[in-house]
Amino acid sequence: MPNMVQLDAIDRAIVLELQKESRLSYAEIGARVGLSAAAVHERVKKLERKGVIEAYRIQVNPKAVGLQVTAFIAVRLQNDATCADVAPTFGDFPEVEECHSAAGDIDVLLKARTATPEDLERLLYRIKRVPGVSRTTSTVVLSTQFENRPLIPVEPE
Amino acid sequence: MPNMVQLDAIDRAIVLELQKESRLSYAEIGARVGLSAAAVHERVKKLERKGVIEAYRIQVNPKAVGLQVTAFIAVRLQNDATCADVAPTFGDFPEVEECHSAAGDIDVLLKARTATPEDLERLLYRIKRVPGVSRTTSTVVLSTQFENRPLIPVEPE
DNA sequence: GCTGAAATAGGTCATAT
DNA sequence: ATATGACCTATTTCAGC
Repeated sequence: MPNMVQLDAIDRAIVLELQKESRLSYAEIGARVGLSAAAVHERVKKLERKGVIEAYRIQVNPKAVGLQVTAFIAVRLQNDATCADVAPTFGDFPEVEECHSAAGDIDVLLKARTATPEDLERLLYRIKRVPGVSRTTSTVVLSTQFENRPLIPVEPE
Repeated sequence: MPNMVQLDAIDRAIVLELQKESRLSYAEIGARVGLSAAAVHERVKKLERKGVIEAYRIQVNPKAVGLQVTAFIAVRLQNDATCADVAPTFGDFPEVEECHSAAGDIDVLLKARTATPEDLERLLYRIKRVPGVSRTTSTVVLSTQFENRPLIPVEPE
């Protein structure tokens, strides 16, 4: 499969642990998976080189930093526009956290966060004016049950 | 505003830097924001205590761990069911990464990842059989332009 | 590819301003 | 609330298996 990297059971366990808590010491991870700290270190560096681990980040509580509103915005494009055309412009809006090209009667799916409903309204207005955008359909999030759950690596057959 | 924490310009800068790269040393962050390492350390601990920083995580490339398919699943519930009722069951599916309660003609919005389209089909079948679920509408992601962008903390007025 | 130990770097804490 | 310096723990590297 394209982009897929062969991971053994220990690699998968390391990836899972680091998704939950990336500041575990290599010694602690080693104790959990049955390796020395140096061996864990070597595997982690290899996972970084192979592109399995893309970045080390903090998870921020959106409400605590003033972003009270989350919305998913479905965008229909005009027939002569592609997602690749409009994505850079959507990327200029810092409120837009994700941008996907989609199949179905939607062409582009965005996830956005704003401080207030009024800010979301202004963002939608700006999105509608992006060249190539035909129309938008928004779904406002009322509450979030869970988000940012760890990905479970697939076992190779 | 509820849950909102007052952050000054330095706190916002620290949160932004750590979202991009959480393994920066406190000394390096201090150099960027104009503080000593110990002062940065104290602010970071305070941000953790206040719940602004929820976790330290790695960002994993889904394709590299075998998750080739991403989909957003819109769920309509029966009138006697709430998102809080069904969310725990959705949480039992490890493929479901996010679960939001939504306004509009959708009641619950899920983001899910599977290895193959066939696995997505099986997941949808299981979701449809969850008590309280009326119907589902799926949007399959063809390509992702960007994801996991940092949240820009809002300046208090 | 793993281990164990040595060297380096960073995190932490007490004290002072 | 921040700075300094001493201490301590983790990371990193490397020789040997």
